[in-house]
Amino acid sequence: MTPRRSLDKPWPTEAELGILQVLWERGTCTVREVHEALYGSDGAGYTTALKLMQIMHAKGLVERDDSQRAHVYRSATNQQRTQKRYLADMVQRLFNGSAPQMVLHALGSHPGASREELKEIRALLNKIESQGG
Amino acid sequence: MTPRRSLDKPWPTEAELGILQVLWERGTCTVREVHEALYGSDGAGYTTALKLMQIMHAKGLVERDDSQRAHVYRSATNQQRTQKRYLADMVQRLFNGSAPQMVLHALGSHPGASREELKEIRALLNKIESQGG
DNA sequence: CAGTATCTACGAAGATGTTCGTTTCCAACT
DNA sequence: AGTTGGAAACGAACATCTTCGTAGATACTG
Repeated sequence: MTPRRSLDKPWPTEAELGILQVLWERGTCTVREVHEALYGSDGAGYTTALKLMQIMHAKGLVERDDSQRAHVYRSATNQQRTQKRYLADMVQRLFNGSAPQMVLHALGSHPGASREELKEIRALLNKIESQGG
Repeated sequence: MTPRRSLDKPWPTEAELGILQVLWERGTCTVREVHEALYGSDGAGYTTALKLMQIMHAKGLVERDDSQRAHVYRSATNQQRTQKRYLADMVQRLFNGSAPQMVLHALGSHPGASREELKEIRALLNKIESQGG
């Protein structure tokens, strides 16, 4: 039997999510880069960002290359997977399990979709309707 | 000058959100009802639910009628407003500010829309397209 | 080589959330 | 009046997350 560690990474916390954002956007980062992108000169101190990223590494949320003095971090999970996860959770807990209900809310209160996006949504609707009908 | 308290209620925490769910569903509840609906016989104890609801009352998340011995609670904010709030936050923090992008995700990974719902979504799309186009 | 800057590591304080044990209170019953 | 059962109130333990100060290691500079 291959001993198997839990496949699901733990949920990122508030602050960790911010760091993941930066990592997704840039691909890889040192602690300093994350710190400057996220906390600038006024926000939390450097060691705070460092500590968070160390914890995230311990949790398996990020991977790192420590062959250089300044370790280089990258997210261990892609943005899509994380998005999906949060979405599912939110639909479950706030929208009584109904994704379409949430979609209505989202489109209703945050329009601003580009033509392209609207087109994609329509296409998706067609697909769903032809299948599930 | 009318002294004005902060209009924005604080964000409900994890556990508090669960309680709000029950209150939204049932309208009004005593602590006991919430406790049984949420924690049943195995989950957290009665006083835990009580304490949470007392804290929520102090925060202004719920209102209560204490004219009876068993106080009767109800949510201070309707579900819609809260949904909207979480949605906006999530779009902002996880979907780079793009609601349509989130909609795509949601429809993609959680179909299961009823005909009615699909129709509503289409109608909304039409409206958005005719306006913003 | 001494001195400075930059990095990781570590520990601990502070802040917030969750859980529960105990006490106090009140109403109903005998 | 005394007892009992269910309810609120309170305080404190416990857990988790965030923040930072300090120390030690490693490179760079004159």
